[in-house]
Amino acid sequence: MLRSVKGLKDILPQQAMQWQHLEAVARTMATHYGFSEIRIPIFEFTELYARSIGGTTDIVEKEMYTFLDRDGSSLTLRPEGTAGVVRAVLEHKLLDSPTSRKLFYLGPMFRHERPQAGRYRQFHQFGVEALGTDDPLIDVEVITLLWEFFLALGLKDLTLHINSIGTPVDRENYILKLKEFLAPLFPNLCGNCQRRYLTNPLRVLDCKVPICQESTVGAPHLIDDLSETSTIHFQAVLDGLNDLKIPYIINHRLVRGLDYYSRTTFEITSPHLGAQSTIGAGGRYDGLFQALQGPATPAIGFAVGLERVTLLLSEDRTSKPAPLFFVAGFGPRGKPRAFRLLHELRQSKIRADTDHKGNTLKALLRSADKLSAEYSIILGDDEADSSTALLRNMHTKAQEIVKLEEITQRIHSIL
RNA sequence: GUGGGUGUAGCUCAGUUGGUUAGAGCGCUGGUUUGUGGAGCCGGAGGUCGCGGGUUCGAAACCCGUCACUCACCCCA
Repeated sequence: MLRSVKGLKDILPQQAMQWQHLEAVARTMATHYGFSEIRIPIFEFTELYARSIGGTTDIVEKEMYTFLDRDGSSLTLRPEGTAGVVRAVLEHKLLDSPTSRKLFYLGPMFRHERPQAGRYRQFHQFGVEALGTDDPLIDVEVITLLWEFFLALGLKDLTLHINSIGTPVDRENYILKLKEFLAPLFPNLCGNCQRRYLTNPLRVLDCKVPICQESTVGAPHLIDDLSETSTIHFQAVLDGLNDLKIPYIINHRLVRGLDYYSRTTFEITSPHLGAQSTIGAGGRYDGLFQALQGPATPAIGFAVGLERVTLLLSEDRTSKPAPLFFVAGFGPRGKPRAFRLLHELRQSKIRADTDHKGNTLKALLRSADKLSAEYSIILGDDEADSSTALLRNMHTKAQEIVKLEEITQRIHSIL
């Protein structure tokens, strides 16, 4: 049997209702906060991701779906959204437009990872990007949107982690200190961290191996080594969150994985997801525009892993469709008249359906029941002859005779 | 890329130390006498037991291989 590709998933009708709800909440929340939707391509030139995400990250080194186009150019299925948004903003000079500095997107991303709970090779992200200002209040706005988005979905027990990883210059100073601190502990670190010590010492801080966690307990904190402007910025962000009563914890081990992050970083976790506990994360990326040969432009954004969010969504939160009216037409004169009625109902925005297989009233009502119809409209030969129909409430079993010419009116008065 | 777990009906699973035509519940479908659904009752369809090889008189069960799924590591949302 033909199967779907490893790590890819079909969203079946029942699940799709949940996704519609999720996407609707994302769109309205982002819109309320002044963000406009942008839709960017699913693939770009490979170079874009190599330059923005960072050449030594796992994503670029071994997780991208990269392929050659017919003309030999290297293309890559987008592994994340920020790079493409920045590219589009530069290409269309959106920074000059006041309405295009706050953007959001929604869509599939692709990474060739080993699948596991809450992680797929095609997954979906909702993300926002606020461009062109480094006012700490925009940081607060972005973090607040992320927090309120999850609240609007009814998620519980969330934790907001926040940290500042400073500017590249700040980090250089700190990394020297950190290496000094780690040097005597080097033999105790796990193999991975011994390697990280050389390539990316910051990542030792968020290693999950217990020995490494213990070893780094007394490590110097990055936020103690920030430049004055970075410190002031970070404090202003915290003050802003306090003002809005958004609860957070400062997490000194929170280090973002992609090269373009700077200063404010944050992530929201849920305790109900096992290993993949991060459902949304983001940070400031003040250097990315320049890395992509644009003008120096401060910016901040986040991305939400929607598959992980669906794992936390309770059933009763999904939006329900309009009540269904089942048209039960039978008999040589009833059936064709009923089919015309079905068309008329749909034209007047009433959700209506029938079952062409059923030819007896019993079979039709059974179908109505299986489709969870709220009402059935019974139209046999007798009704057709008198231009009426029976409107049956499937829950109460109450029936009333309604003239066909008045039936849409009658239904609208019920709704 | 590295480790662990699991593969029996559409779904959830049972199958006793290897032993006749492989089972249940749910779902699907037909009937319950023909213009009133859900329940009950009676019937039906649906499985090369993931695949390949081996051991055996005999394998869904034991062994080897392989594939798939899954969880964890790594990394990330």
